[in-house]
Amino acid sequence: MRTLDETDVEILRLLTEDARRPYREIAERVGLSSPAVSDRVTRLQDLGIVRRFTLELDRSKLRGGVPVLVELAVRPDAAAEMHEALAAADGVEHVFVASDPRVFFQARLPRADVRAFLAETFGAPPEAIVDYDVTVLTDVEWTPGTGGTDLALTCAQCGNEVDREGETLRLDGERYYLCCPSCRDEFEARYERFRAGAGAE
Amino acid sequence: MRTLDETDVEILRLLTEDARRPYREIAERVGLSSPAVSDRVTRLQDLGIVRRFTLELDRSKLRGGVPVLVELAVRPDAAAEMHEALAAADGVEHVFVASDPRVFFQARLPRADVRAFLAETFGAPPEAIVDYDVTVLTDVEWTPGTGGTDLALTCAQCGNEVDREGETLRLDGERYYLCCPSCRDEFEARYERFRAGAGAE
DNA sequence: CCTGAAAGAATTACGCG
DNA sequence: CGCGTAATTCTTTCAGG
Repeated sequence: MRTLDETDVEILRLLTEDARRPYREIAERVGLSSPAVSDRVTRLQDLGIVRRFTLELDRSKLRGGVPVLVELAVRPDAAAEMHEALAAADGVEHVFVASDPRVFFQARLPRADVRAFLAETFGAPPEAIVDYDVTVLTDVEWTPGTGGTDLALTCAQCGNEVDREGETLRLDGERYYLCCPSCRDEFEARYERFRAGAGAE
Repeated sequence: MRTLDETDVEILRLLTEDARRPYREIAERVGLSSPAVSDRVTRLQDLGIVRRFTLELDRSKLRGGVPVLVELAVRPDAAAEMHEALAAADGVEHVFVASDPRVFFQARLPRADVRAFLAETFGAPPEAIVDYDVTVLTDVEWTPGTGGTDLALTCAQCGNEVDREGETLRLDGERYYLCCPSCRDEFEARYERFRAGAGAE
């Protein structure tokens, strides 16, 4: 799989800012032609990095409900199924599955009636739920990665962020991004060992 | 301020599904012309309901960091400033401000080093933070409102959802949405009282 | 990845109820 | 004021290199 380059990251940044921006305008900014931008976007979608073009809505204007953050202590085996049910449930905006058997979700519910919501979503009584805790929210913010380094490349060697001082390496037609010369050298050496062991291609 | 109608909601649904969908295609589906759709979208933006056209990204593919949910107990007066600092910080995806003096945020951090992150974001030691608690996440999902009733109108009288059986009322050129005849009657009566008391306009 | 032509979409101007 | 139609302008897509 090909790695992303800085141009891809810039395209992502520009589209995150305004997903309806013409490809021609993006092309101008990144120094490519519009067909090239179009191709890259298609590739970013194929790679699953871009899941979809969508809207950022102010849900407080659409839904009268009270925003809540709910922490569920769940039966260890039930986390996956709860995740799905929650994602499909009405009013739920975010689902976070913890590494311990807990699931968090943020939602807007009529009258903050979490008990009723859980009963409706998981059946009554919801057997997979051991315990739950509700926090009423006054502010819910989603911060799409538009600012600076938020959409950054990660170093192929150490996983740290690759900034403008980073280096790029081309091996067998693939581009790799490295955060510093020492990572580049290590990576190159590792790559050579890999090649020697497994053969080219 | 004008209320939304079902057509607006359908437009929002279609754009949430694919924000780059041609207005002409949307127009066909909702039975309008493309300029009409364009006008409505502009209005939805002006009303602040559509914040922006953006991308839904698979951030796990872009950022190597560990996803965490952090609960901060903060000094009561500090919540607003923390909110801002967090929203601007690198790797932070969501910020939730509670009605009690707590702030939650979800982020992807290198090596899940929350202590370092907090020091960097709020200064060391971070005085506004009384305590904090970190949960490592295995799954982070954002559920854009595309499914069924998620993007629903709310009844001008009772705040409940307005579905296909709902009613619409036109008073002084404004459209109002009501979930049932009794809400419509109550709302109309309330409106008339308001008019009588405050005068028209 | 580029260029240039063809197809397609958005925007504008204008008229209607 | 919101909508439709039609002309204009701009964008995307496609073919070929």
